[in-house]
Amino acid sequence: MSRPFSRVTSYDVARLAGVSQSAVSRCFKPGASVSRKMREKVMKAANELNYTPNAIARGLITRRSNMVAVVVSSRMNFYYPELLFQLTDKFSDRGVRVLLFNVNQEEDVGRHLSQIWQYQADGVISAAYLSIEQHRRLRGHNIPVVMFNRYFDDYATNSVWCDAGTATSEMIDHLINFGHRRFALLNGPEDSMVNRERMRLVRQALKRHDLEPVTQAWGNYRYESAAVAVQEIRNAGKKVTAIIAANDMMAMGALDEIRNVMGLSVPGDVSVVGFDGINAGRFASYELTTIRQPIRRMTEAAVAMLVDRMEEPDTTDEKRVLTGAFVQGTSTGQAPA
Amino acid sequence: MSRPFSRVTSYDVARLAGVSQSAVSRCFKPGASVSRKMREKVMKAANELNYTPNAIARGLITRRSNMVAVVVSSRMNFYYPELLFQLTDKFSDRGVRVLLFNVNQEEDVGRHLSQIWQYQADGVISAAYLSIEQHRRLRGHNIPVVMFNRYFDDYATNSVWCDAGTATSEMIDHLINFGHRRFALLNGPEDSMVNRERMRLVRQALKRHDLEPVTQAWGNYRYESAAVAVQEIRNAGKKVTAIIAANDMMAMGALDEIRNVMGLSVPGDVSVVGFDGINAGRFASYELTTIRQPIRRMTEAAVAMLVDRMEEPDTTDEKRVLTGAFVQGTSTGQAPA
DNA sequence: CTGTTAGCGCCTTCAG
DNA sequence: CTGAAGGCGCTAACAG
Repeated sequence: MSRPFSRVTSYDVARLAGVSQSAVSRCFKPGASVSRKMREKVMKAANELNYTPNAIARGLITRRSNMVAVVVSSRMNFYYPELLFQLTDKFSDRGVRVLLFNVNQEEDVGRHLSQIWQYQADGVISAAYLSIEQHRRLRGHNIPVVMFNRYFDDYATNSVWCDAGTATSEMIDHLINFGHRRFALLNGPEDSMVNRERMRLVRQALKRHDLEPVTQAWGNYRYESAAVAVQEIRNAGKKVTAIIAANDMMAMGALDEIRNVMGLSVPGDVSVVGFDGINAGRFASYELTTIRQPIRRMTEAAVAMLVDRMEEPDTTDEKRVLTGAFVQGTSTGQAPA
Repeated sequence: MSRPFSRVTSYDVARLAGVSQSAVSRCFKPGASVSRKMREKVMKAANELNYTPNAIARGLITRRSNMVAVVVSSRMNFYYPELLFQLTDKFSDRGVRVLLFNVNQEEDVGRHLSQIWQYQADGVISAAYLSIEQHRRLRGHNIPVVMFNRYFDDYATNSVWCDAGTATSEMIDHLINFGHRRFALLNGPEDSMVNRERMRLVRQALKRHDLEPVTQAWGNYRYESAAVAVQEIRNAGKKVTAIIAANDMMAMGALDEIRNVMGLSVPGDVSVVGFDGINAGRFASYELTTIRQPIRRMTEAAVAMLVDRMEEPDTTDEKRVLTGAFVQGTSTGQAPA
């Protein structure tokens, strides 16, 4: 079986099978009309030569690469290691390959964008920040885009979004019922749309109880950043009974700082909540009260939307909004007297 | 600026610039010899039309797609969310795009493999299990392969491997010095090469002290699987003062089960160690004693090796072995009397 | 340095 | 149903 595998073309197969090249091509096209006999002859020759069609060459003529670009930011992936995998699996099921782009910094996006069209990606899913201008450039190349966990206020796009409004109200009610009145906010990065939205919802929910945060601090979404922030909150000198973090990772960092460094009890002295519903938040050392994003549903929606638009480019823009769920853990409890 | 962006070819640019098509091609080729004037004319036209070369068409003729396939298993990525990103970034720096393949189950590999050559990937990095036969098929298509954290005993390959031998000895010595003599092993999946190697090293190190594990249990590398395993270890009825887990995630699960469910103290009653050096292991609730893999160095090595072989296909096979580092946390301490 | 000429491997009319 | 012919967009000799 030590045949020369590589660079076998449809011509080679055609020659061996004694048919035309186009016949070979047809045999490898799903819905083609080929006689039984022809198909057998061709397949036999193809197997013998170990032939597989060249998807690149095919893409050149069909104008479909069957590749999509998935743009993620390392920041995001840190919290959803599975997000990227779910996307990949779902695309794979639909016969679409994933070209991965990772943006660490703002500037990266531009560099990557041109690659996206140079490589003829049929579509883009962006879970990283994209400016309207950048979005428009993709559109200009007739590449459909679906934004994941982001959208523009004043510019129509396809997007998948998680609405945490109701869940946030529930969360605040839950804390209020436990007697909490003095809240601190642990904000995420200002440039994060998700952060801004979450903090807005929290403030809004507090307002309904005629409350507002007594103090706040900022982190960068990472575990480590919460320690400093918690100290800042303490140093502000206002009594606080509950800390609301913009994501689970910081909530966990806060919880550890409070318990292990400050020597206080959670939730005895302070309650802590987060957002996201990451796996680690359910570890027994944390059991975080949080708001969980339906990641699976969201990836399904994103993939379906993009594939639709790859097949039917004129499909109108759509924003699909799934709802987050309030999850009660043991990081929240009765407010101290 | 509402020009028709899409499907601008080098011919369009050539026509507008009043030059030949090949001249345009040259202007977009890095080391080409083009006169100043020509380049200016062409670039002006290209900008005006918003032209970028079609990388797919280029690949067809140069026989280089500038894409590599990165094959990961969801299992692996769960522990190293950053691995994939580091690879992507490093390839990106070298002008190489990443085509992502995710294998959830054994059978997936075969399906993905054919995609790898159909899409003309210039190389493959595999951090998932590959059989020798599968590896050979890739070779048959002249696609260089670098294996990440795996290799074959009796079949030469390019691979990057982490040798935890010395570090494991240190870890065992560390425990022995703390008075531990009664060890339990928390094994990972049997089909994981990394697991087998780690457990082998542990047994070997124990043997040097004329010891062997008093009992053992099995998990699947995931946090949740450790709880059951720890109960099994306890139910075995043998006194155990230290648990050695095949990876950090299970070590964390074990630690939580011991502390939060069984109500014992770590390391007061039992010491716990893991392998990997994942981020979460450093969280204040765990501070795991572990053996850290130099992930950054390993990804660098893998990318460098692959790119070398893409440029120089005859480069001989190489196995690069980096060493793991013993990291002392607070999950280990004096054995109880 | 520049233009001409062949393809890369495949799909897709169009006749037969 | 099958084969011939043209072309997707680009690069790589080869002359000039």
